Amino acid sequence: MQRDVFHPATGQISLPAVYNALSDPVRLQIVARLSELGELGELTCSAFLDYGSKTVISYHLARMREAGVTRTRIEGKQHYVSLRAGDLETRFPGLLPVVIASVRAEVKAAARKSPVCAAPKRPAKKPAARKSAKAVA
Amino acid sequence: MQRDVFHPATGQISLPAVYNALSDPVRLQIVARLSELGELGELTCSAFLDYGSKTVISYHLARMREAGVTRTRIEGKQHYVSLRAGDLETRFPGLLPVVIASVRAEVKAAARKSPVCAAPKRPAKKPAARKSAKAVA
DNA sequence: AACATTGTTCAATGAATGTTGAACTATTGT
DNA sequence: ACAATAGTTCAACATTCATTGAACAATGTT
Repeated sequence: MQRDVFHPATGQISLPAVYNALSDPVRLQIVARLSELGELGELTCSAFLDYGSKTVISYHLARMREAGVTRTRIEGKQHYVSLRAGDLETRFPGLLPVVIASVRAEVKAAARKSPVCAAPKRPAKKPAARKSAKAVA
Repeated sequence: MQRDVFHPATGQISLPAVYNALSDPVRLQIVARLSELGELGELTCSAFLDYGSKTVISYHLARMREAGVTRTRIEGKQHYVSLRAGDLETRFPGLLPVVIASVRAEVKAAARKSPVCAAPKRPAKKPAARKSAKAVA
């Protein structure tokens, strides 16, 4: 019954939202996979099940769709997902190609060592010796 | 006493972390401002007070620094902040220039209408008529 | 009709994010 | 020593995010 889903108009795509959509390893891998197909390549949601459970994939795909990074075309039971390469090029010229190049390099580098590209956690803070112990003045 | 702060090595800069650092309007404005100065331009934290309180600026600058987007050089009481343009170019060629071009366009467009570039909130979900009311079978 | 396929939606949970104001640290004047 | 300047750090709070598992919905197959 739900025959179509929300997509922001090209002009409504916001830069922070796009970067936010790209700030997750799972989503970057999805972009990488989609980019292998060329400009108009489409994949079905289940093509990404390597990266997480179907619930997780559904969540991330919705996130990218709502940010304007991907388009979802529904046909029968399948939901075909593609990159909005043209729209993004119109709105933020050069952005997507750079993303693709970077993510490919990163994925390739990650393949050489570890299974998934993870961010190095920040150093964490010290135990903290806080709160005016200067009483011994 | 705290004479220097953490910066990830160039090779340790992660792509999701960088995009994450760029996924906030305040931080994008900081990048925009820094980019106006050319490659090596430095600004002091207080130069960004238009974008938020000193606490907020401190928070966002730390975030970008830890992601590898900016460098902070401490000299006396001032903390000089600059873009890690060279390091980013090494790690993710073309990324920063595109970011700068995009954010400038966005900031310019925002200046034409509203004070701050805000993302259009997603359509929100419907009230929901959930949970098996199919009891009337 | 019954069933499998393909995917969404929901509630719950825990972690991360962004903001605020107060307290703190370090440096530089006077 | 006292005070001003420049920034950080902390606790608290409200949001948002990412993940899980169960329930749901729409389509297609037998």
